[in-house]
This record gives sequence, C-alpha cells and structure tokens, in this order.
Amino acid sequence: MAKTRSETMQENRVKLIAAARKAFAKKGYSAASMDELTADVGLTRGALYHNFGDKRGLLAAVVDQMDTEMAARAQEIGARADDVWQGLLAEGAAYIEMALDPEVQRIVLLDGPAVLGDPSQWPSQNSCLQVTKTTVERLIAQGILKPVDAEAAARLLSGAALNAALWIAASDNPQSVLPRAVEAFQALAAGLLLKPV
Amino acid sequence: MAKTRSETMQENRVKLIAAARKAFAKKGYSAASMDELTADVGLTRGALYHNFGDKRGLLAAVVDQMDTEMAARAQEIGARADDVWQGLLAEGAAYIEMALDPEVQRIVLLDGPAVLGDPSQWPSQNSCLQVTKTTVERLIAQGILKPVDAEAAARLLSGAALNAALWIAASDNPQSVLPRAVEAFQALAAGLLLKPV
DNA sequence: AACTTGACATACGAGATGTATGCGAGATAT
DNA sequence: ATATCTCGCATACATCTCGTATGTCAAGTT
Repeated sequence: MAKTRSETMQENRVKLIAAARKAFAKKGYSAASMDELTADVGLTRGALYHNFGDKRGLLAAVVDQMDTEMAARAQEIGARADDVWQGLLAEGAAYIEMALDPEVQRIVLLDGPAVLGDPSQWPSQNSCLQVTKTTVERLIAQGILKPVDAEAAARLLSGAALNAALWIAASDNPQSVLPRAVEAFQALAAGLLLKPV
Repeated sequence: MAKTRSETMQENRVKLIAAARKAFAKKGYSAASMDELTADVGLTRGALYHNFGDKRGLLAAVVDQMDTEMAARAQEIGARADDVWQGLLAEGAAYIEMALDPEVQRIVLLDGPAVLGDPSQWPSQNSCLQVTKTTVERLIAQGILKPVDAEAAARLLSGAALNAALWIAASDNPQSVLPRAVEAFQALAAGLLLKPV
C-alpha cells in the first residue's frame, strides 16, 4: 500500500491527539512533557509544533475531540427519552455521569478552562452547550419551560451538572453520592418548568 | 519600633500574597514568574519557598484569602434580605456579580481548580460552599425547600452561579447579559421550593 | 529523471522551578 | 553586656521545558 503524504500526516495527528489525551489525563496539562508524549508514538516535537502550533493547540484539539464525543452521547441519550422534557433531564444526568470519567474531569473541566479560557469561547464552539441550548429552546417553544434566556439556562444547567460531577468524583463514596446529585439536579431543572408538577 | 522577627515574617507573608494575587490575576498562574513576583516586594524566592513551600502553596494561600472574602460578602448580603429564601437568591446573585471580577475569575474559578483540584477538597475548605450549604440546610429545616441533599444543592447552585459568571464575562455585552443570567438562576433555584410560587 | 515542496527531525537559546548552601540579624542564656 | 544559637531569607546550582530556527530526505510535480 502506498502511503500518501496527507495520509501519514492524518495518522500522525490522530496518534498525537491520542497520546496527548493520555498524557494530559495522567499528568495534567502543565506537567505533561511534550518530549515524552511525542516519543511515545515514535515522533518528536517537530511533528507536534508543525501540526498544532504549540502546546495549547494540542490541548485545544484534544478538548475539541472530547467535547464532540460528549455532545454526541448526550444528544443520543436525550433523544431516547419519552419526551423532550425527560430528554433534558436525561441529558443532564448523562453529563454528570460522563464527567465522572477522570479523563473528562482533568482535561475538559479543569485544564481546559484554565488554559483555553471559558468554554463558551472555545475554538471548538463547545458542542455540549449547543446541544443543551437547542433542547431548551425547543422546550420553550413548546410552552413547557418558562421563557427564560435559552443560552443562560443552558449554561447554568451544564454548569451545575459538571460541577456536581467534580464534587461527586472528589467525594469518598461516589456511587452513593451520585443519585443525590442527580436528584438535586432534576429538582433545579424543574424550576424552569412553566407549570410545576 | 523594634520589629520582632515574627512580625516581619507576617508582613512578608502578607506582601507576598498581595503580590501573588496581582501577578496571578494579570498573567495567570503558570505564566507568573516567581522571581518577578518576589522582587516586586523587595524579596527573593528564598522567602517564598520558606513560607509557602512551593508555587502551589502560594496559590493556595491566595485562593484561601479570596474565598474567605467572598464568603463573608455573600453571607452579609444574604443576611440583609427579608427572609432566608430571599437571602439564598441574593447570595446567588452576589456570587454571580463577584465572579465578574477578573481577579476572581482567573484565580478562583480557572487556575484554582486546575492547580489545586476541585474546590470541595481545597485546604481552605471553601467557605463559599459552606455558606450556601448552611443557608440551604436552614431552608430545608423550615420546610421551605424540598428535602434534597443540602450539600448537593449547594454545589449545584454555586456551580451554576459561577459558571454563569464565566459566561457573562466572556460575552460581548456583560451588562445586558447579567440580568438574564440572574433571572435564569432564580428560576432554577425555585425548583428547590417545596411549594412553587 | 531532475526539481521542488513540505513534513518532520535536530540543535539551540531562554526561562522557570525547586533544592542545597551560606549569611547575618534577632532571640536566648549566662 | 557579651557570647552563642536560631532561623528566616538570599544566593548559587542543577534540571527541565517550551518555542524557534535550521537541516534533511522522501513524496509529489513536470
């Protein structure tokens, strides 16, 4: 098989992102060495700086990938629900559970915002927020939710969910705390309902 | 006046924390140079490593100070309200407004969690969370809020508030977005009420 | 088949952190 | 009051990391 140049380049990008994802998750962004990271996949920093510009660029690529994965999963879970409202609750619970993954926490929730700034201004647009915002907009249009600002509601909901996850993960007994967090989250979300149950 | 040794030591600690607060806010944690920082107050890194152990220790001291200030302010504002429930709403709005301060954002919301880990496991105990938790507990005891887990509710509320602030600050027109965020926050909080209004 | 391009490797320079050692002014004891 | 000791801070050093500038060789082009 003749490997074309752009093929190997694409492969290398994938390799580097995968290696970075591991390294950033394990050591944290600042402690992750670019020399080690690149050597692990048989390359050098030359490849890295050529493809991603700098260390931040690599993190941005990793975050973009993870954010996309998370948004897709949340959307899928939300779509399986009986109605849109149940879908929103399911989405929130899904975010909480996804954020229990140490990789997600370290990279997307902690280092991501610190290095790249607030998620709403990420280059990748933050797909997670978009998904939630769309769901909220639909519910407002259906007259199920109060006519609050959709973006504000989405931000607050995802902020609450992701913060809950950080708390759960840091607790001594995550499995016992998880249901309480989900319960509290659903209570909060119910505050957006036009007609409380 | 004869300066006792522990006096000058205390003064130096105060100076270093003040300088660090400025430097961390302006450059961010990782880009802040400890050489510059200490030189600004007429000291060297020797003083720093003797007093705070390492760079992280200095950040922890700064975060502790800011967190304490924020908690005191939130508590004071909450206490001025007509009743405990209005106090909770006022606390939330206070957090959102305080988090608009770039210094608070950069240090407490972005670098703090990334470097020190989740706020709930900070050495300083995170006074902000304690204040909110206490308020929630009181409201539950009074039968005003649903009997959800107080810590979970506090975490979610403060998470929502602080995330809202990050979003507001990153927006083009913070002053127009602020009221929408506060409105959405209060709608969410109302979800915790036992008897919806 | 010669030439050009560009993806990646190599080499270098500029800081930054943390530690180990040194010093000198306050604290202590006689 | 003098001598000794303590310890808070300064100084010097070793190590590591990022980003850039330059080199190189295979893939693409004509």
